[in-house]
Amino acid sequence: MAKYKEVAEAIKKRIKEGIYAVEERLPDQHSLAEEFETSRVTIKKALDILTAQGLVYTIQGSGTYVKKNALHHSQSSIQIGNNVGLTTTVRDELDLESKVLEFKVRFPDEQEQEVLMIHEETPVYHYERLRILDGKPYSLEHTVVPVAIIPGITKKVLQDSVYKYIREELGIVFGENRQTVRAAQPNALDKEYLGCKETDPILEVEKVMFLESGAPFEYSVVHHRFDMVEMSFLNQEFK
Amino acid sequence: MAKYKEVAEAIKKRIKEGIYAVEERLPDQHSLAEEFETSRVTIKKALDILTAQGLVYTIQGSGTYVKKNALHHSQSSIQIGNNVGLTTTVRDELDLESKVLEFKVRFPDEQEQEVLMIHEETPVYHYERLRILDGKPYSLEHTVVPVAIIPGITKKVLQDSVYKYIREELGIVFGENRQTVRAAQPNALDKEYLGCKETDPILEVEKVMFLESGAPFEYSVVHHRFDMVEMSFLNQEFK
DNA sequence: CAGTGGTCTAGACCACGCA
DNA sequence: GCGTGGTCTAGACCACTGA
Repeated sequence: MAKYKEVAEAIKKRIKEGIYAVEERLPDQHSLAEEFETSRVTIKKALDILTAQGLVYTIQGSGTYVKKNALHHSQSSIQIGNNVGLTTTVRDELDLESKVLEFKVRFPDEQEQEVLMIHEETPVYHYERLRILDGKPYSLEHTVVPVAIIPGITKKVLQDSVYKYIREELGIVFGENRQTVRAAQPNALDKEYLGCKETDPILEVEKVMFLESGAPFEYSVVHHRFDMVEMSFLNQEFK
Repeated sequence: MAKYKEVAEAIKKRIKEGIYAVEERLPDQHSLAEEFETSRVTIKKALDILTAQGLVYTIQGSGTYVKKNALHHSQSSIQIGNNVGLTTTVRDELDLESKVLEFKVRFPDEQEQEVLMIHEETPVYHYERLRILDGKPYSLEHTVVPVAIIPGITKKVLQDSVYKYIREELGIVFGENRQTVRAAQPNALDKEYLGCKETDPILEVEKVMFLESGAPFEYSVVHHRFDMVEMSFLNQEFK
């Protein structure tokens, strides 16, 4: 792993453990460079990552500070800025339960072939999960994954965490992901499983996940109850 | 302006003008560094910006290429990655009309005081606009702006573009912005102006814009018809 | 004015793609 | 193996903050 990512992870860990307290100033970049036995440019790059993730902020001429919201993100808010590829987020895992509604293997349709960049006869896993947060129906996930890229998915994996399985069991590193968000009217499944009334909108999130190599490995469409989820993101000035 | 931003602007301009054609390879970083009389690190940083904006992509060992969607973003899709602070986006301005429904000056309520970081007795502009795209109602905007930071707003400015006024007339440079997206049920205004039925959801976007200095200068809540807008964004691996 | 972050350079080494 | 991009260094200069 690149040094600047390692440094970013290390500093993130310290924030999580309270070694660098909220609203406090971090050591200056020169000191950090000495400590991590690297150059200031590399430290800067690591801090840029943490800034993009909303953990710290800098004031030129003054220092780098831990953001006061670094430790407690809103429970029902999905933070877009958090990079799923960098092992852990600061936020603790929520009490999220999964009920597998469907799990099968089939061939992809045309749209799936296109977004996953695969051929007509490439087998894919297809699963639908109802996600339950603190005992309340939270979202309905529809997911398609090529078998060849992520082999060995089982019902047990689906009940736990697919991403954890990919990262920890298969040792695969995530790359970027592309998401599209829209509002939509509830369909029959949403009414049945999420308890939506005719006038209860859903927040639909369509997502394509890529490996570090650039190959797409997951296509999903998730329906959220409108009153349980919002998505927020920071649009940054490039520095 | 920092050199890497200037280089990013220059290359963006070339893409826009077709000097670097779609799906074609850009000159290598070494050549670009020579041409712009700068170092390769600076070129790399400029290209990182364009990558984040979705204009180019790189393949290690091969080169940097212009994305095929660089010139035509989907009409009804709001691209989150595009940085509003860098003068122009490649996409041309759409035929977007504005009808001012309300325009007044008042004192801010508690929530506005907090997000805009101002006091109880700081005057703010408050305006509501109906945005019309190609003759069809598109969105309802509710906006609050401190008078002291962005003076001289008029109905004429509101009918044109407020951002254009801020950038070109006041010479103010934008910084980052924070957005939150959720699905919601239509309210009375949505039904009246956007023509929403009881079962037509809206996509609500709450936004706080910041100046380059870090001071917030605009708080807005925008309601979009669910069938006219979707938001997409690329979540990048930090490189 | 000292301390801190923002930017930039010139050169180096490595990993990857492609012929 | 050569050309490409990805990363890193050591040092420099500037802009800004705050005493």
